[in-house]
Amino acid sequence: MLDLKILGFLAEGPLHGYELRRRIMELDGPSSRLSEGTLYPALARLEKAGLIIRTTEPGARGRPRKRIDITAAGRERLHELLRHPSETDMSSMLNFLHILAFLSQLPNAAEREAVLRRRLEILRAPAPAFFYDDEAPHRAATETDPYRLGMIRIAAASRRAEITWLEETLAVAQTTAGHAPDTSH
Amino acid sequence: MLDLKILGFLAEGPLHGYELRRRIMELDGPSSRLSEGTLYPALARLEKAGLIIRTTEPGARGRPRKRIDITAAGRERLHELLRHPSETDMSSMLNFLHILAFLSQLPNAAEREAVLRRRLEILRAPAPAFFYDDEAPHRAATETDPYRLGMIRIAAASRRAEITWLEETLAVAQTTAGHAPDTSH
DNA sequence: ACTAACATGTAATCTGTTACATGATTGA
DNA sequence: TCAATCATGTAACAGATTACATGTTAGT
Repeated sequence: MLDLKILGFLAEGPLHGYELRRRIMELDGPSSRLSEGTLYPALARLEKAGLIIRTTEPGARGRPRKRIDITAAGRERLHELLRHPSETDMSSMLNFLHILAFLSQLPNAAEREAVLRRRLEILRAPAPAFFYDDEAPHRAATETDPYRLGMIRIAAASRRAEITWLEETLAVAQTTAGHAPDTSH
Repeated sequence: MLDLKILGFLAEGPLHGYELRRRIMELDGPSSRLSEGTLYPALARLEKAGLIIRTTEPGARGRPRKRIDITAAGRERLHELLRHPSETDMSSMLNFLHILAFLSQLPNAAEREAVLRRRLEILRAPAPAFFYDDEAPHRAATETDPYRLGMIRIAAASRRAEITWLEETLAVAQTTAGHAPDTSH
């Protein structure tokens, strides 16, 4: 997911590491952290793989900034990450939200919709079998612990919000189909 | 968080590793994974720290099971993890939900409520500053990308569901105070 | 006969964290 | 002058993953 965020933000325009780090941290909301020890080695890895290029700006004020640009290969990799997120990433709400944050970078409208449909299928799948109930239809019915009931209620509300938005968005995409849904070239 | 889940489930009764792994995976919903390579080394670590004890059951059928019991020190550690979750854990919805799953293990009612109040404060804090807006009050107002709008909408719905439940639960706790809120001894 | 589930573990590798090092600029 | 913010990095370590090794029992 870190590669996705790095490439996703860089696809919008070049940045230097410090600003990139700030944006990635804001994406997860305030109080989220991304250490330099995570970002800079990741950038070195991506540069080695030819997905980004770092150019030292000879501004000479303070430590020299490095302007980071995404390459064509980097864009292709970003599209690939958006097109085929892992099962794990599609199953986690937070990871899916991060995919959503960059989904408009994927040029093909049909491919974007396929990602939404895949998430919708996961959310619609047989009621999330909370906990170790072999007997009951689903945990909510047998659970008595007030905190676990809260947990189930909050998770259910999030799930419903996601389903509603996905259904609405896919319905609109359906009616728009053939007009201007695709920005690929 | 892994230690919390291990100790949390063991606090309900002894288990062997395989069953413990199943429960931890179900907690995160279907399709979540916990590899053996994560669980068993973690159990070894916890045993070394004196928080759990593993006893080989001489059942002799198949690979011998190991019954895992939580120790008094393990219970104390669980209480500590529940009493003082890290800022990071309290800021993430998923991590907070996992704390909720085991919160009833914390014997002191006032301490349990303090955890809920702490989460409520984080959720009420100055509107989650999505993205890199220095100018606008908050991102939702200026965002035009439909997927980012969806992201914001889903996150907002989850946040509201959490706030509602927390407020209700704390209100009930208030009226019950002095009756039977504390199970500590 | 084969597959799935039960059951515990190790090794190599990857990824991330914390803590540190370095140093300029801006505002109180 | 002192703290905060900008800016890039390294080193030691912790934690998790994937893939493998080993073997039984129950159902098709």
